Amino acid sequence: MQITRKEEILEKSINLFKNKSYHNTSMSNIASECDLIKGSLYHHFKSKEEIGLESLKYVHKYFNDNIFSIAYNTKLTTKERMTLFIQKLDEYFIENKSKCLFGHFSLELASENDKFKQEIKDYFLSWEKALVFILNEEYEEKTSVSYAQECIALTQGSLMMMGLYDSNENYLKIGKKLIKLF
Amino acid sequence: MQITRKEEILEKSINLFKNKSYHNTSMSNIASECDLIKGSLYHHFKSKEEIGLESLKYVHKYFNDNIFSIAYNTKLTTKERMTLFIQKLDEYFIENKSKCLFGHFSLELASENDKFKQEIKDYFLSWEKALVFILNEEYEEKTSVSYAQECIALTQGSLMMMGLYDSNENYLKIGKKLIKLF
Amino acid sequence: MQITRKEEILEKSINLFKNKSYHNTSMSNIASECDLIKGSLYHHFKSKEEIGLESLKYVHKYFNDNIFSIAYNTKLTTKERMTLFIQKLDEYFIENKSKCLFGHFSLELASENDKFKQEIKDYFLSWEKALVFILNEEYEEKTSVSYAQECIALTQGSLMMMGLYDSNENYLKIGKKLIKLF
Amino acid sequence: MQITRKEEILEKSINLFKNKSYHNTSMSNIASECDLIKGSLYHHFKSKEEIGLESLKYVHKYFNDNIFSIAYNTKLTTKERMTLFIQKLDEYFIENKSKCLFGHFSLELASENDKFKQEIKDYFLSWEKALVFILNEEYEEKTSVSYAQECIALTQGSLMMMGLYDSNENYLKIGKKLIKLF
DNA sequence: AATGAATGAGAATTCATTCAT
DNA sequence: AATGAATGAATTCTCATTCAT
Repeated sequence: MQITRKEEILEKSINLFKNKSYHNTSMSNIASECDLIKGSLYHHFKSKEEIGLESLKYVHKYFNDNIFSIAYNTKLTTKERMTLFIQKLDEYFIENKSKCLFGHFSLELASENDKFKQEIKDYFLSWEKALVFILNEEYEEKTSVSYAQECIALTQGSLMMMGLYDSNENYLKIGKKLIKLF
Repeated sequence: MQITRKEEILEKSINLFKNKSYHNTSMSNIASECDLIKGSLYHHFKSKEEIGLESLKYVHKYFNDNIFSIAYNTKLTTKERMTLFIQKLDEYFIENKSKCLFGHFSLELASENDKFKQEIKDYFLSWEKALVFILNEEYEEKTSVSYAQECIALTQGSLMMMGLYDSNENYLKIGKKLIKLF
Repeated sequence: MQITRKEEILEKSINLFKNKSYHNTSMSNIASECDLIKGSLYHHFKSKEEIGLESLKYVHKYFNDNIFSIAYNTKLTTKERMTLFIQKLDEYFIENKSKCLFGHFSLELASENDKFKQEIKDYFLSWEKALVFILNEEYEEKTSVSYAQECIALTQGSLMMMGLYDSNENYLKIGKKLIKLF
Repeated sequence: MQITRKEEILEKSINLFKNKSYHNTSMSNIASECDLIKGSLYHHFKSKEEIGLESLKYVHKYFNDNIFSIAYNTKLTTKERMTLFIQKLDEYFIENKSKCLFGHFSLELASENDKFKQEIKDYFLSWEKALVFILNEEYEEKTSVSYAQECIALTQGSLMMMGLYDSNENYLKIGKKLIKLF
């Protein structure tokens, strides 16, 4: 479970990006969080944009490996998969009090930077595909897609509200609604 | 319907903030959009932060006057009010292709700046109160609040997705769901 | 004893200059102290430099009329004149807790601006001449000049220390020494 | 005797501060004096204020090491120490035509900035203590303190006059008076 | 006399990035 | 891999001044 220096920088960066936004996070901020000096970051990444893009890929990979993959684990029943899926998301967003880097970058960067936009779309599509894969076993394609998209939008909107208010009550309803579909 | 210089600056700023984010919009950007030089902005606003906060107040006032107020117009039936409410929101978010300044600032600024956070919370509470006021006529308080919050979160999440994909299909379902409640 | 608007501006400016220095006092600072807006100052003075120079002349005139003139009042005895002279200076520098504009401008501006330098030299020469005029009645020219110059330097140095420490003990000794000369 | 880059910047800054005043010396002025660009200064100092404060500390240290320390050198007789002390001050203020940074900052900054005020007080107290240490061997405490304070005030006042007139005659008398005390 | 709006220059500071060591 | 020094452009903001009203 050895974490490389590069990964460490990414994790610190991701945290800063989620709390300070991308443009308000400077290379200095990142460096001092990593106990490095500014210039040293360029040994690992060639630009701030690269750190931003790698951050997205790093988080996307985490979701692929730990959450989205659950949907395709055919050793479990449909309902078990959905339950586990929801539980893992709750762990990430509630227990770790983690925000969604993709949501943040989506509003801040998507309309100005196509590379970021593409990474963000990829992530949300992975999420949607995973949900659709589970739902398909009970519903027809179009309905599944519709439910999945609503679930994702509702999650993002609820995370936004959770950042403002201290209640996660609303967020938690999303999981219950999904479970009821089975 | 005379628009003052101050309002003109706010409107240009709001547009920039929605498309470039707050931190990536410079006073220079705003000035050149207004055919002014940088320093002249400080004749009207004492800081960039003030422009940001005034922008939020300006949009909040617009929503109060033109959309949220509909909820309290007791000359209309409950269903008429809800229909009009939705229609006005659609006009704002779809026809004008306008993004939601509050959603953007929420993710970019709320966790670092309490003044912004408060303005944003105020706005979402106004929205919620308006919806609850209509829903209360058919449902009990707790249910109304729950529907209202879900509607707002879903709207914000859908707007986020609309910024990424070109489809507004999902956003439009929100209105239909609300109407069905009556 | 009507005070004109121009004089009011000068008095507020002098106060600011003494406490914030010349370069750190802006036309804005002066204006807001006078309940005016920046631009209005230019109705009375054509530049900040003019305010600075007029401030010096204004204070110099005050000293000429109220303090230095005492030296030449031959209705009083030598000792009476010296005593009154000292008393008036004490009133100005101690009771009014007033600093010396000329001392401040001397260190801040004399080496960069000849107009200021000249006004400052004029003032200190007036002071010196007044003291010499009294001392001459008891001492020969060279000695009188020497005593006068020492007295002025000591006063300025003591005022500097009074600005740093709360004690005016040292300043007060200057007067006693002068009196003892008679 | 290697001089570091930081020290070089301080020395250039001190010169500018003494001749142009603190507020009239810009970071640009300092940078161009050091053949650097503005921003590079921030690699060495975190703000202009820090340069100002470090300048004071740098000069204070010079005085401690080269002048004030003489007072405590018990290998010399009292009179020798006083003579050397005066000679070193003359070297600094006359031969090098150097002004007194502390005097300048005292009038310009002490009443608005407590950090500067403290550094300035520290310096003048070091000076006073050194003089008092010598004088104590001949006079009782109270008298020594009184002489020391008068000497410092007179020196500062005379330096002020030396900036205005070309004569240093008056300044030089201070030394002679001190020597006569032994 | 005074105002409000604007200007252009310049203030201090921070930015992402580079490079020799 | 990491550092320290430097760069040039850009940041927010303030400056003294002007001018039409």
